[in-house]
Amino acid sequence: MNGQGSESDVQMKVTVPVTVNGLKSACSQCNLLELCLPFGMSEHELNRLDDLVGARRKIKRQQNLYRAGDPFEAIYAIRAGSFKTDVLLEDGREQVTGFQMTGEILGLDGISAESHSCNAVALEDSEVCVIGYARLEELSREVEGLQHQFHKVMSREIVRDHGVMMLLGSMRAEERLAAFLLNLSQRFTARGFSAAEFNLRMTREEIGSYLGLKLETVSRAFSRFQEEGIVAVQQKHIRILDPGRLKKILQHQAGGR
Amino acid sequence: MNGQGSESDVQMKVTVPVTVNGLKSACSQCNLLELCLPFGMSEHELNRLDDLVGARRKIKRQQNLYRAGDPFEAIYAIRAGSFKTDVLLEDGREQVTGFQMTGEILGLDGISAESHSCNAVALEDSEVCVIGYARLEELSREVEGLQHQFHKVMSREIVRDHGVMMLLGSMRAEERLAAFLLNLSQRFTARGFSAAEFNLRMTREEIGSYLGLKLETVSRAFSRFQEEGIVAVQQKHIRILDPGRLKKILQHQAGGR
DNA sequence: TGATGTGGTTGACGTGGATCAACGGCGCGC
DNA sequence: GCGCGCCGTTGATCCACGTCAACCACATCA
Repeated sequence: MNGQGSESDVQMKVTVPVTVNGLKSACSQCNLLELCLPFGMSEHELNRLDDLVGARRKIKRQQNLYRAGDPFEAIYAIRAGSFKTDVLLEDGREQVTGFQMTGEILGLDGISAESHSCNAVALEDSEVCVIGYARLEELSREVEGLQHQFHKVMSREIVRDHGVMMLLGSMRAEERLAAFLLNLSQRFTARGFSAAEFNLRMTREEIGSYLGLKLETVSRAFSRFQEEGIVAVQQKHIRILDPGRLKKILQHQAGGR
Repeated sequence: MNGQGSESDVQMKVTVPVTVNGLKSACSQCNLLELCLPFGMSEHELNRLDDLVGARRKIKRQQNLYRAGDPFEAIYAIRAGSFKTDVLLEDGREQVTGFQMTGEILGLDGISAESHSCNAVALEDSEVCVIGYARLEELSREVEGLQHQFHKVMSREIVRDHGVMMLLGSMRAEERLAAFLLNLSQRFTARGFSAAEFNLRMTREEIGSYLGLKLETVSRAFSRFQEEGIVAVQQKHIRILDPGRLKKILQHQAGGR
Protein backbone atom coordinates (compact mmCIF):
# COMPACT_ATOMS: atom_id res chain seq x y z
CA MET A 1 0.00 0.00 0.00
CA ASN A 2 3.00 2.05 -0.50
CA GLY A 3 3.37 4.42 -3.33
CA GLN A 4 6.42 6.54 -3.46
CA GLY A 5 8.35 4.87 -0.70
CA SER A 6 7.19 7.35 1.88
CA GLU A 7 7.92 4.81 4.55
CA SER A 8 10.81 2.40 4.96
CA ASP A 9 9.57 -0.41 2.79
CA VAL A 10 11.40 -3.50 1.79
CA GLN A 11 9.63 -3.48 -1.52
CA MET A 12 11.21 -1.95 -4.50
CA LYS A 13 9.63 -0.44 -7.50
CA VAL A 14 11.00 -2.65 -10.22
CA THR A 15 9.09 -1.65 -13.31
CA VAL A 16 8.15 2.00 -13.43
CA PRO A 17 10.49 4.34 -11.59
CA VAL A 18 8.60 7.09 -9.86
CA THR A 19 9.74 10.62 -10.29
CA VAL A 20 7.42 12.98 -8.54
CA ASN A 21 6.54 15.75 -10.87
CA GLY A 22 4.57 18.41 -9.15
CA LEU A 23 4.08 20.56 -12.21
CA LYS A 24 2.67 18.21 -14.77
CA SER A 25 -0.71 16.66 -14.08
CA ALA A 26 -1.24 15.24 -17.52
CA CYS A 27 -2.14 11.58 -17.58
CA SER A 28 0.06 11.07 -20.62
CA GLN A 29 3.10 11.88 -18.48
CA CYS A 30 2.07 9.76 -15.52
CA ASN A 31 3.93 6.62 -14.62
CA LEU A 32 0.84 5.11 -13.03
CA LEU A 33 -0.94 5.10 -16.33
CA GLU A 34 -0.93 1.33 -16.62
CA LEU A 35 -2.84 0.97 -13.38
CA CYS A 36 -5.16 3.89 -13.65
CA LEU A 37 -8.15 5.16 -15.56
CA PRO A 38 -6.33 5.77 -18.88
CA PHE A 39 -5.14 2.18 -19.15
CA GLY A 40 -5.36 0.79 -22.65
CA MET A 41 -5.97 4.08 -24.42
CA SER A 42 -4.17 5.03 -27.60
CA GLU A 43 -1.53 7.73 -27.61
CA HIS A 44 -3.87 9.92 -29.58
CA GLU A 45 -6.64 9.47 -27.05
CA LEU A 46 -4.24 9.98 -24.19
CA ASN A 47 -3.28 13.38 -25.47
CA ARG A 48 -6.88 14.44 -25.28
CA LEU A 49 -6.87 13.85 -21.53
CA ASP A 50 -4.48 16.67 -20.85
CA ASP A 51 -7.02 18.77 -19.03
CA LEU A 52 -8.92 15.90 -17.45
CA VAL A 53 -7.05 16.17 -14.20
CA GLY A 54 -7.91 19.53 -12.78
CA ALA A 55 -5.49 19.55 -9.89
CA ARG A 56 -3.60 17.43 -7.45
CA ARG A 57 -4.57 17.37 -3.84
CA LYS A 58 -2.50 16.26 -0.87
CA ILE A 59 -4.20 14.51 2.02
CA LYS A 60 -2.45 13.97 5.31
CA ARG A 61 -2.67 10.68 7.16
CA GLN A 62 -6.00 10.25 8.96
CA GLN A 63 -7.61 13.07 7.03
CA ASN A 64 -10.71 12.68 4.92
CA LEU A 65 -10.62 13.02 1.17
CA TYR A 66 -14.38 13.23 1.38
CA ARG A 67 -17.14 12.32 3.82
CA ALA A 68 -20.51 10.69 3.47
CA GLY A 69 -22.96 13.41 2.55
CA ASP A 70 -20.45 15.68 0.84
CA PRO A 71 -21.71 16.92 -2.53
CA PHE A 72 -20.26 14.91 -5.37
CA GLU A 73 -18.19 16.84 -7.84
CA ALA A 74 -15.18 14.77 -8.72
CA ILE A 75 -13.65 11.35 -8.61
CA TYR A 76 -10.07 10.84 -7.52
CA ALA A 77 -7.17 8.82 -8.82
CA ILE A 78 -4.64 7.92 -6.18
CA ARG A 79 -1.30 9.31 -7.21
CA ALA A 80 0.59 8.35 -4.05
CA GLY A 81 -0.32 6.76 -0.75
CA SER A 82 -3.37 4.76 0.22
CA PHE A 83 -6.88 5.10 1.57
CA LYS A 84 -9.70 3.25 3.22
CA THR A 85 -13.37 3.80 2.53
CA ASP A 86 -15.94 3.13 5.20
CA VAL A 87 -19.63 3.39 5.98
CA LEU A 88 -20.92 4.32 9.42
CA LEU A 89 -24.13 3.19 11.05
CA GLU A 90 -26.04 5.60 13.32
CA ASP A 91 -25.04 3.58 16.36
CA GLY A 92 -21.38 4.07 15.55
CA ARG A 93 -20.59 0.73 13.97
CA GLU A 94 -18.11 1.08 11.13
CA GLN A 95 -17.75 -1.09 8.09
CA VAL A 96 -14.61 -0.64 6.03
CA THR A 97 -15.70 -1.23 2.45
CA GLY A 98 -12.30 -1.17 0.84
CA PHE A 99 -8.63 -0.29 0.87
CA GLN A 100 -7.32 1.57 -2.15
CA MET A 101 -3.80 2.02 -3.42
CA THR A 102 -2.00 3.95 -6.15
CA GLY A 103 -3.74 4.08 -9.50
CA GLU A 104 -7.09 3.12 -8.04
CA ILE A 105 -10.14 5.32 -8.31
CA LEU A 106 -12.08 6.77 -5.40
CA GLY A 107 -15.46 8.41 -5.28
CA LEU A 108 -17.57 6.38 -7.70
CA ASP A 109 -20.16 5.89 -4.96
CA GLY A 110 -21.03 9.57 -5.26
CA ILE A 111 -22.40 9.48 -8.78
CA SER A 112 -25.70 7.81 -7.96
CA ALA A 113 -27.04 10.32 -5.46
CA GLU A 114 -24.82 13.24 -6.42
CA SER A 115 -23.38 13.09 -2.93
CA HIS A 116 -20.91 10.70 -1.39
CA SER A 117 -22.24 7.71 0.47
CA CYS A 118 -19.07 6.74 2.30
CA ASN A 119 -15.98 8.26 3.86
CA ALA A 120 -12.54 8.13 2.29
CA VAL A 121 -9.67 8.43 4.74
CA ALA A 122 -5.95 8.53 3.97
CA LEU A 123 -4.01 5.73 5.66
CA GLU A 124 -0.77 7.65 5.14
CA ASP A 125 0.18 11.02 3.66
CA SER A 126 -1.20 10.75 0.15
CA GLU A 127 -1.86 12.59 -3.04
CA VAL A 128 -4.74 12.30 -5.48
CA CYS A 129 -5.55 13.58 -8.93
CA VAL A 130 -8.87 15.40 -8.92
CA ILE A 131 -10.99 14.45 -11.91
CA GLY A 132 -13.94 16.76 -12.26
CA TYR A 133 -16.95 14.61 -12.98
CA ALA A 134 -18.71 16.98 -15.37
CA ARG A 135 -15.54 17.20 -17.43
CA LEU A 136 -15.09 13.44 -17.31
CA GLU A 137 -18.57 12.83 -18.70
CA GLU A 138 -18.05 15.45 -21.36
CA LEU A 139 -14.72 14.05 -22.43
CA SER A 140 -15.87 10.45 -22.36
CA ARG A 141 -18.58 11.37 -24.85
CA GLU A 142 -15.80 12.37 -27.20
CA VAL A 143 -13.06 9.90 -26.39
CA GLU A 144 -14.31 6.38 -26.86
CA GLY A 145 -11.37 4.79 -25.08
CA LEU A 146 -11.98 6.92 -22.01
CA GLN A 147 -15.64 6.02 -21.92
CA HIS A 148 -14.83 2.37 -22.23
CA GLN A 149 -12.17 2.44 -19.53
CA PHE A 150 -14.34 4.38 -17.16
CA HIS A 151 -17.09 1.82 -17.50
CA LYS A 152 -14.60 -0.94 -16.88
CA VAL A 153 -13.36 0.75 -13.74
CA MET A 154 -16.90 0.99 -12.39
CA SER A 155 -17.67 -2.57 -13.33
CA ARG A 156 -14.45 -3.78 -11.70
CA GLU A 157 -15.57 -2.13 -8.51
CA ILE A 158 -18.84 -4.07 -8.66
CA VAL A 159 -17.02 -7.34 -9.23
CA ARG A 160 -14.64 -6.57 -6.40
CA ASP A 161 -17.57 -5.89 -4.08
CA HIS A 162 -19.09 -9.24 -5.00
CA GLY A 163 -15.83 -10.87 -3.99
CA VAL A 164 -16.00 -9.17 -0.63
CA MET A 165 -19.59 -10.29 -0.21
CA MET A 166 -18.48 -13.87 -0.88
CA LEU A 167 -15.77 -13.45 1.71
CA LEU A 168 -18.07 -11.94 4.32
CA GLY A 169 -20.97 -14.23 3.62
CA SER A 170 -19.36 -17.61 3.42
CA MET A 171 -15.79 -17.78 4.62
CA ARG A 172 -14.34 -18.50 8.01
CA ALA A 173 -11.84 -16.20 9.71
CA GLU A 174 -8.62 -17.73 8.41
CA GLU A 175 -9.96 -17.97 4.89
CA ARG A 176 -10.86 -14.30 5.00
CA LEU A 177 -7.42 -13.30 6.13
CA ALA A 178 -5.78 -15.54 3.54
CA ALA A 179 -7.90 -13.96 0.82
CA PHE A 180 -7.00 -10.52 2.11
CA LEU A 181 -3.26 -11.20 2.12
CA LEU A 182 -3.30 -12.78 -1.32
CA ASN A 183 -5.25 -9.86 -2.68
CA LEU A 184 -2.82 -7.35 -1.24
CA SER A 185 0.12 -9.35 -2.50
CA GLN A 186 -1.28 -9.41 -5.98
CA ARG A 187 -1.92 -5.68 -6.00
CA PHE A 188 1.58 -4.96 -4.76
CA THR A 189 2.94 -7.13 -7.53
CA ALA A 190 0.97 -5.19 -10.11
CA ARG A 191 2.70 -2.08 -8.81
CA GLY A 192 6.15 -3.54 -9.10
CA PHE A 193 6.61 -4.33 -5.43
CA SER A 194 7.44 -7.62 -3.85
CA ALA A 195 4.62 -10.12 -3.75
CA ALA A 196 6.02 -11.69 -0.62
CA GLU A 197 7.00 -8.83 1.63
CA PHE A 198 5.16 -5.63 2.44
CA ASN A 199 3.99 -3.31 5.15
CA LEU A 200 0.36 -3.03 6.06
CA ARG A 201 -0.91 0.51 6.17
CA MET A 202 -3.98 -0.29 8.22
CA THR A 203 -4.51 -1.43 11.81
CA ARG A 204 -5.80 -4.83 12.90
CA GLU A 205 -9.06 -3.15 13.73
CA GLU A 206 -9.44 -1.80 10.21
CA ILE A 207 -8.59 -5.17 8.73
CA GLY A 208 -11.13 -6.71 11.07
CA SER A 209 -13.80 -4.26 10.07
CA TYR A 210 -13.15 -4.98 6.42
CA LEU A 211 -13.22 -8.73 6.96
CA GLY A 212 -16.19 -8.74 9.32
CA LEU A 213 -14.06 -9.87 12.26
CA LYS A 214 -12.94 -8.43 15.58
CA LEU A 215 -9.36 -7.23 15.86
CA GLU A 216 -8.49 -10.03 18.29
CA THR A 217 -9.63 -12.61 15.77
CA VAL A 218 -7.46 -11.01 13.10
CA SER A 219 -4.52 -11.02 15.47
CA ARG A 220 -5.06 -14.67 16.36
CA ALA A 221 -5.33 -15.65 12.71
CA PHE A 222 -2.03 -13.90 12.03
CA SER A 223 -0.47 -15.74 14.94
CA ARG A 224 -1.78 -19.05 13.67
CA PHE A 225 -0.35 -18.41 10.20
CA GLN A 226 2.93 -17.53 11.84
CA GLU A 227 2.97 -20.71 13.95
CA GLU A 228 2.34 -22.75 10.85
CA GLY A 229 5.15 -21.06 8.98
CA ILE A 230 2.86 -19.60 6.35
CA VAL A 231 3.72 -15.98 7.00
CA ALA A 232 6.16 -14.04 9.15
CA VAL A 233 4.40 -11.26 10.98
CA GLN A 234 6.10 -8.43 12.82
CA GLN A 235 3.51 -5.84 13.65
CA LYS A 236 2.65 -4.31 10.30
CA HIS A 237 5.45 -5.99 8.42
CA ILE A 238 4.34 -9.10 6.57
CA ARG A 239 6.38 -11.73 4.80
CA ILE A 240 4.48 -14.41 2.95
CA LEU A 241 6.57 -17.57 3.27
CA ASP A 242 4.21 -20.06 1.70
CA PRO A 243 1.71 -18.53 -0.73
CA GLY A 244 0.64 -22.01 -1.80
CA ARG A 245 -0.63 -22.82 1.67
CA LEU A 246 -2.52 -19.53 1.73
CA LYS A 247 -4.24 -20.43 -1.49
CA LYS A 248 -5.10 -23.84 -0.14
CA ILE A 249 -6.66 -22.35 2.95
CA LEU A 250 -8.82 -20.27 0.63
CA GLN A 251 -10.05 -23.20 -1.39
CA HIS A 252 -10.59 -25.97 1.11
CA GLN A 253 -12.38 -25.92 4.41
CA ALA A 254 -16.09 -26.06 3.84
CA GLY A 255 -18.51 -24.76 6.43
CA GLY A 256 -18.47 -21.49 8.25
CA ARG A 257 -21.34 -19.07 8.43
CA MET B 1 -40.51 -9.35 -6.57
CA ASN B 2 -43.54 -9.64 -8.68
CA GLY B 3 -43.91 -7.84 -11.87
CA GLN B 4 -46.92 -8.55 -13.96
CA GLY B 5 -48.91 -10.49 -11.40
CA SER B 6 -47.77 -13.82 -12.69
CA GLU B 7 -48.55 -15.33 -9.32
CA SER B 8 -51.47 -14.78 -6.98
CA ASP B 9 -50.23 -11.74 -5.17
CA VAL B 10 -52.07 -9.65 -2.68
CA GLN B 11 -50.25 -6.61 -3.93
CA MET B 12 -51.79 -4.38 -6.49
CA LYS B 13 -50.13 -2.19 -8.97
CA VAL B 14 -51.50 1.15 -7.97
CA THR B 15 -49.57 3.65 -10.04
CA VAL B 16 -48.60 2.35 -13.43
CA PRO B 17 -51.02 -0.17 -14.93
CA VAL B 18 -49.20 -2.91 -16.75
CA THR B 19 -50.30 -3.83 -20.20
CA VAL B 20 -48.07 -6.40 -21.73
CA ASN B 21 -47.15 -5.34 -25.19
CA GLY B 22 -45.21 -7.99 -26.97
CA LEU B 23 -44.67 -6.02 -30.12
CA LYS B 24 -43.17 -2.78 -28.97
CA SER B 25 -39.78 -2.84 -27.29
CA ALA B 26 -39.22 0.88 -27.32
CA CYS B 27 -38.34 2.34 -23.94
CA SER B 28 -40.50 5.35 -24.64
CA GLN B 29 -43.56 3.09 -24.58
CA CYS B 30 -42.57 1.16 -21.48
CA ASN B 31 -44.45 1.56 -18.25
CA LEU B 32 -41.36 0.65 -16.24
CA LEU B 33 -39.55 3.69 -17.50
CA GLU B 34 -39.58 5.41 -14.12
CA LEU B 35 -37.70 2.54 -12.53
CA CYS B 36 -35.36 1.66 -15.31
CA LEU B 37 -32.37 2.92 -17.20
CA PRO B 38 -34.15 5.76 -19.04
CA PHE B 39 -35.34 7.39 -15.84
CA GLY B 40 -35.11 11.16 -15.91
CA MET B 41 -34.49 11.53 -19.61
CA SER B 42 -36.26 14.10 -21.73
CA GLU B 43 -38.90 13.09 -24.23
CA HIS B 44 -36.54 14.05 -26.99
CA GLU B 45 -33.78 11.89 -25.59
CA LEU B 46 -36.19 9.05 -24.98
CA ASN B 47 -37.12 8.92 -28.62
CA ARG B 48 -33.51 8.34 -29.48
CA LEU B 49 -33.57 5.09 -27.49
CA ASP B 50 -35.96 3.39 -29.87
CA ASP B 51 -33.42 0.90 -31.08
CA LEU B 52 -31.53 0.53 -27.83
CA VAL B 53 -33.42 -2.57 -26.84
CA GLY B 54 -32.56 -5.20 -29.38
CA ALA B 55 -35.00 -7.84 -28.32
CA ARG B 56 -36.92 -9.25 -25.42
CA ARG B 57 -35.99 -12.58 -23.97
CA LYS B 58 -38.10 -14.88 -21.83
CA ILE B 59 -36.42 -16.89 -19.10
CA LYS B 60 -38.20 -19.72 -17.34
CA ARG B 61 -38.02 -20.16 -13.60
CA GLN B 62 -34.69 -21.66 -12.49
CA GLN B 63 -33.06 -20.98 -15.82
CA ASN B 64 -29.95 -18.90 -16.24
CA LEU B 65 -30.00 -15.57 -18.01
CA TYR B 66 -26.22 -15.86 -18.08
CA ARG B 67 -23.50 -17.77 -16.29
CA ALA B 68 -20.12 -16.84 -14.90
CA GLY B 69 -17.66 -17.08 -17.76
CA ASP B 70 -20.15 -16.32 -20.52
CA PRO B 71 -18.86 -13.71 -22.93
CA PHE B 72 -20.29 -10.30 -22.17
CA GLU B 73 -22.33 -8.75 -24.94
CA ALA B 74 -25.35 -7.12 -23.38
CA ILE B 75 -26.89 -5.90 -20.18
CA TYR B 76 -30.48 -6.70 -19.33
CA ALA B 77 -33.38 -4.70 -17.98
CA ILE B 78 -35.95 -6.80 -16.16
CA ARG B 79 -39.27 -6.37 -17.87
CA ALA B 80 -41.19 -8.90 -15.78
CA GLY B 81 -40.32 -11.33 -13.04
CA SER B 82 -37.28 -11.49 -10.82
CA PHE B 83 -33.77 -12.89 -10.57
CA LYS B 84 -30.99 -13.71 -8.21
CA THR B 85 -27.29 -13.29 -8.96
CA ASP B 86 -24.74 -15.52 -7.31
CA VAL B 87 -21.07 -16.37 -7.20
CA LEU B 88 -19.80 -19.90 -6.73
CA LEU B 89 -16.61 -21.00 -5.03
CA GLU B 90 -14.71 -24.03 -6.37
CA ASP B 91 -15.76 -26.06 -3.35
CA GLY B 92 -19.41 -25.49 -4.13
CA ARG B 93 -20.19 -22.73 -1.67
CA GLU B 94 -22.63 -20.22 -3.10
CA GLN B 95 -22.97 -16.57 -2.27
CA VAL B 96 -26.10 -14.84 -3.50
CA THR B 97 -24.98 -11.30 -4.32
CA GLY B 98 -28.38 -9.82 -5.02
CA PHE B 99 -32.06 -10.17 -5.84
CA GLN B 100 -33.32 -8.10 -8.73
CA MET B 101 -36.82 -7.08 -9.66
CA THR B 102 -38.59 -5.28 -12.50
CA GLY B 103 -36.84 -2.24 -13.90
CA GLU B 104 -33.51 -3.25 -12.42
CA ILE B 105 -30.45 -3.86 -14.55
CA LEU B 106 -28.51 -7.11 -14.74
CA GLY B 107 -25.12 -7.87 -16.19
CA LEU B 108 -23.00 -4.86 -15.22
CA ASP B 109 -20.44 -7.22 -13.70
CA GLY B 110 -19.55 -8.36 -17.20
CA ILE B 111 -18.15 -5.07 -18.47
CA SER B 112 -14.87 -5.21 -16.59
CA ALA B 113 -13.54 -8.49 -17.93
CA GLU B 114 -15.73 -8.71 -21.02
CA SER B 115 -17.19 -11.86 -19.54
CA HIS B 116 -19.69 -12.37 -16.78
CA SER B 117 -18.40 -12.94 -13.30
CA CYS B 118 -21.58 -14.24 -11.71
CA ASN B 119 -24.68 -16.25 -12.54
CA ALA B 120 -28.11 -14.73 -13.05
CA VAL B 121 -31.01 -17.10 -12.41
CA ALA B 122 -34.72 -16.41 -12.82
CA LEU B 123 -36.69 -16.89 -9.60
CA GLU B 124 -39.91 -17.12 -11.60
CA ASP B 125 -40.82 -17.03 -15.27
CA SER B 126 -39.43 -13.72 -16.37
CA GLU B 127 -38.74 -11.46 -19.28
CA VAL B 128 -35.82 -9.13 -19.93
CA CYS B 129 -34.97 -6.43 -22.44
CA VAL B 130 -31.65 -7.16 -24.08
CA ILE B 131 -29.52 -4.04 -24.34
CA GLY B 132 -26.54 -4.61 -26.59
CA TYR B 133 -23.55 -3.15 -24.86
CA ALA B 134 -21.76 -1.85 -27.95
CA ARG B 135 -24.90 -0.02 -28.96
CA LEU B 136 -25.37 1.32 -25.46
CA GLU B 137 -21.88 2.82 -25.39
CA GLU B 138 -22.38 4.27 -28.84
CA LEU B 139 -25.70 5.82 -27.98
CA SER B 140 -24.57 7.13 -24.64
CA ARG B 141 -21.83 9.07 -26.41
CA GLU B 142 -24.60 10.86 -28.26
CA VAL B 143 -27.35 11.08 -25.69
CA GLU B 144 -26.14 12.85 -22.60
CA GLY B 145 -29.07 11.82 -20.46
CA LEU B 146 -28.49 8.18 -21.26
CA GLN B 147 -24.84 8.43 -20.38
CA HIS B 148 -25.65 10.11 -17.13
CA GLN B 149 -28.33 7.60 -16.17
CA PHE B 150 -26.18 4.66 -17.04
CA HIS B 151 -23.43 5.94 -14.77
CA LYS B 152 -25.95 6.45 -12.02
CA VAL B 153 -27.20 2.91 -12.38
CA MET B 154 -23.67 1.55 -12.06
CA SER B 155 -22.91 3.79 -9.11
CA ARG B 156 -26.14 2.77 -7.42
CA GLU B 157 -25.04 -0.84 -7.70
CA ILE B 158 -21.78 0.02 -5.94
CA VAL B 159 -23.61 1.82 -3.15
CA ARG B 160 -26.01 -1.08 -2.80
CA ASP B 161 -23.10 -3.48 -2.51
CA HIS B 162 -21.58 -1.36 0.24
CA GLY B 163 -24.86 -1.66 2.11
CA VAL B 164 -24.71 -5.42 1.82
CA MET B 165 -21.13 -5.39 3.04
CA MET B 166 -22.24 -3.40 6.07
CA LEU B 167 -24.97 -5.93 6.66
CA LEU B 168 -22.70 -8.95 6.29
CA GLY B 169 -19.80 -7.43 8.16
CA SER B 170 -21.42 -5.94 11.19
CA MET B 171 -25.00 -6.94 11.77
CA ARG B 172 -26.48 -9.81 13.74
CA ALA B 173 -28.96 -12.26 12.24
CA GLU B 174 -32.17 -10.46 13.13
CA GLU B 175 -30.83 -7.12 12.01
CA ARG B 176 -29.91 -8.62 8.67
CA LEU B 177 -33.35 -10.04 8.15
CA ALA B 178 -34.97 -6.77 9.23
CA ALA B 179 -32.82 -4.88 6.73
CA PHE B 180 -33.72 -7.38 4.06
CA LEU B 181 -37.46 -7.10 4.66
CA LEU B 182 -37.40 -3.31 4.79
CA ASN B 183 -35.41 -3.19 1.58
CA LEU B 184 -37.87 -5.48 -0.19
CA SER B 185 -40.80 -3.52 1.15
CA GLN B 186 -39.37 -0.28 -0.11
CA ARG B 187 -38.71 -1.71 -3.55
CA PHE B 188 -42.22 -3.12 -3.79
CA THR B 189 -43.56 0.28 -2.84
CA ALA B 190 -41.55 1.92 -5.62
CA ARG B 191 -43.28 -0.47 -7.99
CA GLY B 192 -46.75 0.38 -6.79
CA PHE B 193 -47.24 -2.70 -4.65
CA SER B 194 -48.10 -2.90 -1.00
CA ALA B 195 -45.26 -2.05 1.35
CA ALA B 196 -46.74 -4.33 3.99
CA GLU B 197 -47.72 -7.49 2.22
CA PHE B 198 -45.87 -9.49 -0.40
CA ASN B 199 -44.71 -12.88 -1.50
CA LEU B 200 -41.09 -13.85 -1.41
CA ARG B 201 -39.82 -15.33 -4.63
CA MET B 202 -36.77 -16.94 -3.07
CA THR B 203 -36.27 -19.82 -0.64
CA ARG B 204 -34.99 -19.53 2.91
CA GLU B 205 -31.74 -20.96 1.72
CA GLU B 206 -31.32 -18.22 -0.89
CA ILE B 207 -32.17 -15.55 1.66
CA GLY B 208 -29.66 -17.15 3.99
CA SER B 209 -26.97 -17.17 1.37
CA TYR B 210 -27.59 -13.51 0.62
CA LEU B 211 -27.54 -12.58 4.30
CA GLY B 212 -24.60 -14.78 5.23
CA LEU B 213 -26.75 -17.06 7.39
CA LYS B 214 -27.89 -20.66 7.30
CA LEU B 215 -31.47 -21.35 6.28
CA GLU B 216 -32.34 -22.53 9.80
CA THR B 217 -31.22 -19.21 11.21
CA VAL B 218 -33.35 -17.35 8.71
CA SER B 219 -36.32 -19.50 9.62
CA ARG B 220 -35.80 -18.93 13.34
CA ALA B 221 -35.49 -15.18 12.84
CA PHE B 222 -38.79 -15.20 10.94
CA SER B 223 -40.38 -17.17 13.76
CA ARG B 224 -39.06 -14.75 16.32
CA PHE B 225 -40.46 -11.77 14.39
CA GLN B 226 -43.75 -13.59 14.19
CA GLU B 227 -43.82 -14.34 17.94
CA GLU B 228 -43.16 -10.68 18.63
CA GLY B 229 -45.96 -9.58 16.34
CA ILE B 230 -43.64 -7.73 14.00
CA VAL B 231 -44.48 -9.72 10.90
CA ALA B 232 -46.95 -12.42 9.92
CA VAL B 233 -45.19 -15.20 8.06
CA GLN B 234 -46.89 -17.98 6.16
CA GLN B 235 -44.30 -19.74 4.09
CA LYS B 236 -43.41 -17.26 1.39
CA HIS B 237 -46.21 -14.87 2.20
CA ILE B 238 -45.10 -11.95 4.38
CA ARG B 239 -47.12 -9.30 6.11
CA ILE B 240 -45.22 -6.57 7.90
CA LEU B 241 -47.32 -5.66 10.90
CA ASP B 242 -44.94 -3.26 12.62
CA PRO B 243 -42.44 -1.62 10.30
CA GLY B 244 -41.37 0.71 13.10
CA ARG B 245 -40.13 -2.20 15.18
CA LEU B 246 -38.23 -3.53 12.19
CA LYS B 247 -36.49 -0.21 11.78
CA LYS B 248 -35.66 -0.16 15.46
CA ILE B 249 -34.11 -3.60 15.26
CA LEU B 250 -31.96 -2.29 12.45
CA GLN B 251 -30.72 0.73 14.38
CA HIS B 252 -30.22 -0.48 17.91
CA GLN B 253 -28.47 -3.56 19.20
CA ALA B 254 -24.76 -3.00 19.15
CA GLY B 255 -22.35 -5.91 19.00
CA GLY B 256 -22.32 -8.80 16.60
CA ARG B 257 -19.35 -9.79 14.52
C1' DT C 1 14.66 9.11 30.89
C1' DG C 2 10.34 8.41 32.24
C1' DA C 3 5.16 9.25 31.30
C1' DT C 4 1.51 8.48 28.28
C1' DG C 5 -1.02 6.66 24.54
C1' DT C 6 -2.01 3.71 20.71
C1' DG C 7 -1.83 -0.69 18.66
C1' DG C 8 -1.02 -5.63 19.02
C1' DT C 9 -0.98 -10.18 21.44
C1' DT C 10 -2.73 -13.66 24.32
C1' DG C 11 -5.72 -16.08 27.66
C1' DA C 12 -10.26 -17.36 29.84
C1' DC C 13 -14.82 -17.51 29.13
C1' DG C 14 -19.49 -16.70 26.95
C1' DT C 15 -22.72 -16.96 23.13
C1' DG C 16 -24.91 -16.49 18.54
C1' DG C 17 -25.42 -18.99 15.03
C1' DA C 18 -23.91 -23.51 12.72
C1' DT C 19 -24.79 -28.34 12.62
C1' DC C 20 -27.41 -32.44 12.92
C1' DA C 21 -31.68 -34.45 13.03
C1' DA C 22 -36.62 -35.18 13.09
C1' DC C 23 -40.88 -33.83 11.41
C1' DG C 24 -44.71 -31.25 9.04
C1' DG C 25 -46.92 -28.85 4.98
C1' DC C 26 -47.65 -28.41 0.30
C1' DG C 27 -47.35 -29.06 -4.69
C1' DC C 28 -46.75 -32.31 -8.35
C1' DG C 29 -46.94 -36.40 -11.13
C1' DC C 30 -48.98 -40.77 -11.71
C1' DG D 1 -56.15 -39.77 -4.24
C1' DC D 2 -51.66 -41.18 -2.95
C1' DG D 3 -46.68 -41.14 -2.69
C1' DC D 4 -42.73 -38.42 -3.26
C1' DG D 5 -39.66 -34.54 -2.97
C1' DC D 6 -38.80 -29.96 -1.73
C1' DC D 7 -39.18 -26.48 1.52
C1' DG D 8 -39.74 -24.81 5.99
C1' DT D 9 -39.87 -25.33 11.13
C1' DT D 10 -38.15 -26.62 15.47
C1' DG D 11 -35.18 -28.80 18.99
C1' DA D 12 -30.60 -30.32 20.93
C1' DT D 13 -25.93 -29.77 20.79
C1' DC D 14 -21.50 -27.79 19.34
C1' DC D 15 -18.00 -24.55 18.24
C1' DA D 16 -15.92 -20.41 16.01
C1' DC D 17 -15.63 -16.19 17.12
C1' DG D 18 -16.90 -12.39 20.23
C1' DT D 19 -16.05 -10.34 24.77
C1' DC D 20 -13.42 -8.98 28.60
C1' DA D 21 -9.17 -8.30 30.57
C1' DA D 22 -4.26 -8.23 31.32
C1' DC D 23 -0.05 -7.26 29.38
C1' DC D 24 3.53 -5.93 26.01
C1' DA D 25 5.86 -3.19 22.11
C1' DC D 26 6.76 0.94 20.32
C1' DA D 27 6.30 5.87 19.35
C1' DT D 28 5.86 10.52 20.98
C1' DC D 29 6.69 14.08 23.99
C1' DA D 30 8.09 16.53 28.21
